[in-house]
Amino acid sequence: MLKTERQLLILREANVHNKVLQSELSELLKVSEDTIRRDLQELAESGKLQKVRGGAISNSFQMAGTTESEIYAYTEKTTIARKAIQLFQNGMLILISGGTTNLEVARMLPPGLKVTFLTVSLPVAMQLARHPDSETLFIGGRISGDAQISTGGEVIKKLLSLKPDLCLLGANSIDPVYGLTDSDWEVVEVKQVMREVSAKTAALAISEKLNTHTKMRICHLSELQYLITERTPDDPFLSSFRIPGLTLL
Amino acid sequence: MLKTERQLLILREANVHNKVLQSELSELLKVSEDTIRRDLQELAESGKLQKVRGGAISNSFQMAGTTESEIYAYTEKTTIARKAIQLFQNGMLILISGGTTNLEVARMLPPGLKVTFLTVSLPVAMQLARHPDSETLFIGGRISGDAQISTGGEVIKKLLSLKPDLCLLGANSIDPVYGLTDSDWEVVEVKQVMREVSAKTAALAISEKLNTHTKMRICHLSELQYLITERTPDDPFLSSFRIPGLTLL
DNA sequence: ATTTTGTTTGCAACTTTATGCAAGTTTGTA
DNA sequence: TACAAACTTGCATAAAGTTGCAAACAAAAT
Repeated sequence: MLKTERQLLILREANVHNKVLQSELSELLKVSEDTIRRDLQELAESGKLQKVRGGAISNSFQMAGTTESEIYAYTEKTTIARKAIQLFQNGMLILISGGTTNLEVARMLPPGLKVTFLTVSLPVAMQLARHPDSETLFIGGRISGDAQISTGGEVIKKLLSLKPDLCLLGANSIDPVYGLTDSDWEVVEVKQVMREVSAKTAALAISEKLNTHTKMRICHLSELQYLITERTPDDPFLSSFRIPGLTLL
Repeated sequence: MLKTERQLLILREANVHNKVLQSELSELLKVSEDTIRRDLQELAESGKLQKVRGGAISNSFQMAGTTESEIYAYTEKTTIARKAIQLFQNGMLILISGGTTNLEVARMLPPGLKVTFLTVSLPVAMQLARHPDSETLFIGGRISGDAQISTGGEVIKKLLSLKPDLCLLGANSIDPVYGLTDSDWEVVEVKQVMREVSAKTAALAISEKLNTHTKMRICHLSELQYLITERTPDDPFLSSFRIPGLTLL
């Protein structure tokens, strides 16, 4: 077995599996780990992959962590925001939760839209307040540090006295079986009521959050009216979310 | 599983869900919590995310800090903030209005201070919410676009049901004859009630706002308990504010 | 054919790194 | 204040990396 031949095999393996372990390669190619180590080192020096302790990682897999400087998955979130805004009509009372996707909705509001927004998220409220034509109402309460949203009984009480036309819920995790879930109880509590009081509810989620779940349920999928992702509604990836009463956008 | 691979997965998880719990990661990745803790620490050191007790939160979810580069008259305002904070004692209920001076107070809060803050200002609330030991309550209402504070009947009603120990009013203009004045009716309305319901009220003003006045009065000087400026209390410049019942700081 | 030269490979001794565990401390919360 | 969870520190162990070297091999020169 030639050296270059071996290195090509290694490179192919790395690109298929996103990573390679030198212990596996050693066994697969019947050479010592020292040799594999030297191969990986050379491949890394010529930039073909990235050497790490115990093996190597393909260049393409790396992308996830390094490049992103702005909001994670920025383009996906703007796509979602654009779709969500299509649901808005003048005169509506719209309830919005927190999260970066909803923040993006607030940022992208077209001038001239005359709706009344209700929110529990401080960052979203700050963004909404800059809009010239819409009105923003903040539902006060105890501010939960991490999420920067109001929580607690005051919020629940206030929500129960309202009847919004539409609710936009930023999804933490969403799954066909487990439904819409979140890991922070205070947030779950508020989101549950937000959905209950609203005439219609839309869940906003980048597709990476689909088919994931955490501990506490906000609601089942059947209790939602819209699911908005960055994918087109006919994408096969969304097939398990295609249930009666739930419109995919 | 490679260390680097694991860290990339953690980073992705953090960016998808805005936060990660080390207990969940430990289970998901089948390594001890110690290892996860070390991973999070390394990722935090290289600035990829932010470590917090029990897990980490993604960088993109921060964006709380307003552009803290240029605040007008920064040094004067920090001096005022420092003095204001001296009035705080554990267990107090403190009402805070908006403005950059109050924002500076929120930013400079010492850790370990256990008080409950009430505010109507979105930026101040966002800053206060980051404090680990104090609680922040936001009084909801219609958000007035320019000042980013809640206004209107809802706020007044809520304020009247409270009895704060101390109120910090950012002063727009203050004058021995005209008293504390402001030019925005919605703001005046709220500030009047804030003062009325509070046991004690402190006005915060950089000295260039002294001896100026605008159209609408919030209260007379005699209705204030403290006046805090960046000058020392014995400064001749403050002589016209030396009246019975008003403590200069 | 054989020597020379240079590269590749595996091995051995040693160093560094990653990980889990345990003991003690800090922190958040009821 | 008390208690559990999270954090810190130190340590032991195993895996991975480093260096130097010699055998194996290949190609070029004699």
